[in-house]
Amino acid sequence: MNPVPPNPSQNPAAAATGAAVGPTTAAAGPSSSPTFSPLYQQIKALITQSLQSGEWKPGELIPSEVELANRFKVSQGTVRKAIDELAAENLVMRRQGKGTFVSTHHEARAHFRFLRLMPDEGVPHYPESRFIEVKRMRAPADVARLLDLKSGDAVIFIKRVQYFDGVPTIVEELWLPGLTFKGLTAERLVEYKGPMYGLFESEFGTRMIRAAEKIRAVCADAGAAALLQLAEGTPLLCSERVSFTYGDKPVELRRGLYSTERHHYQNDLN
Amino acid sequence: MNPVPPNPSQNPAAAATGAAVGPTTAAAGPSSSPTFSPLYQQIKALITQSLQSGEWKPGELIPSEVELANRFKVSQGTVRKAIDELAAENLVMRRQGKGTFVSTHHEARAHFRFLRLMPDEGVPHYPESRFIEVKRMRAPADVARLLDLKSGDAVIFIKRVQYFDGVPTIVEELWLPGLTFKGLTAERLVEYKGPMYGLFESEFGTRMIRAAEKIRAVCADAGAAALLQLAEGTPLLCSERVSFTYGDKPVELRRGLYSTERHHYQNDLN
DNA sequence: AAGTGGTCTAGACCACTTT
DNA sequence: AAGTGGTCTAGACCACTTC
Repeated sequence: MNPVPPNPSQNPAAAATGAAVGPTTAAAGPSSSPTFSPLYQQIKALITQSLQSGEWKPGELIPSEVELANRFKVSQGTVRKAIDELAAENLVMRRQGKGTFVSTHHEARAHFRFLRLMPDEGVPHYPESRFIEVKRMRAPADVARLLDLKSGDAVIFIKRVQYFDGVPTIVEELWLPGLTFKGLTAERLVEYKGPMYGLFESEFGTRMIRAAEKIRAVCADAGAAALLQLAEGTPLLCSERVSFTYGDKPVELRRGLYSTERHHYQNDLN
Repeated sequence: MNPVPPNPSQNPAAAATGAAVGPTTAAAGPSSSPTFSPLYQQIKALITQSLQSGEWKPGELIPSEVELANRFKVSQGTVRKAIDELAAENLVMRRQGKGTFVSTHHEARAHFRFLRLMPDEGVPHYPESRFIEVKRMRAPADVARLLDLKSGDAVIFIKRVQYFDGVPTIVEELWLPGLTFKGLTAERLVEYKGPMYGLFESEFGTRMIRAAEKIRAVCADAGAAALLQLAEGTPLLCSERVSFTYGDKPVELRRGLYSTERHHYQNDLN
């Protein structure tokens, strides 16, 4: 145990590193390796692995800092710094006195992280969905490219309209890798209430952690106008969004048309 | 337990707090105050004050962590945590081996933090401006409300077009509080090269640190269409942005119309 | 009372930059 | 060699939650 270390000045990092973490060491000896990686980054990677593998599932409590420090044979401070970064990236949530929880999309807090359309007046409600089409198909070239698939690979295609307080506001099309979301059916989508990302997380073990969005302005064509109950030619926001799961793997392409008659896209630049 | 330390465990934080930081103490005695504020937050506030007051100007080096720790009579670790947060908020930039610098808008890195319009192809260039109108006026009610002024207060109005690689892409109107930007003239704007925020920072001591943006889709009216050399009715992104300086004080209202023929608004959701 | 995350300290050493 | 930020440790204590 060595509770009262008589040893004055060995390098504790080196000892700990050699004991539990890989040889990609932080301070092993006189010559440091060219691919230097801080200990806490290695710990962060290990924790991320456990999150990705499902060892700790969304909503669950992860082991305490002290426990993780013992497991990895590092100090609590090092674990803390690793978890700090994971919390900053919204992979986990810390709660003083209770512990650290795996983030989940089954939470009001998470609902508006990816949906930035806000009502001009009143408090935001989560929209209701009406599914128009759900089918399996082969990935067109552009979809394949964005999802890191081969052209012609199986994908699931979804088209739906979203209603805010009964008003049709968003029409969007989604493409999902068929392999990752094998077994996703229209019935399952319709019966599931709440954000699709919650379903993906619970039923398919795939958690969206990041997204890249590109926005343009377009005019509503006949189809979109009909679905959104607007005049043809009405200006709409056109969003193309690619969402990523662990390892920066793209697992969703979403193309949406947003009516901004009563809503606006909100963005805070920090 | 207390195995080793002969030190009669006084609370060092309390001592330090009483010595240099305000009475809003972290751990002064048996009963903690209801308005608890960690030491590092107090240090952060003090550093922010020095930034705001101009004691350290944009681009300059601030005192080292050791020096600040001595000044405030706290440990280096506490200063470090304060600066960590300031760096996360883009108020300062750390550079290993050199020191910590006050952030500035006179930097390529900062140019695209508030301007999210990216070319569909090719690398982003900073646009050139053509000023159409610069005048002093009285704030309309809506402008006054957003800038936290009284209706009728003096404001500076600016209208300009921005060109990317010679193509007119943005037409925008700005309103600035007359008091803060007293002496801002069309001549000064025209002769100044580079982002306006650099001018505001250098000449008026006002640094934008945050902005809130709302985006809609609209159709180009005759005026916008002419300036952007587009057909009337072309869909445009319509942005309303309020920028804030220290103390969450709003100091700029900007309403822009963005052509998305060859550009798109880019947003990363983390 | 016990366990968790949150704060604070003190000291050591590393990586990077400049002198 | 000296100075800066960056990492790591060990230990103390605080605030919060639960038992």
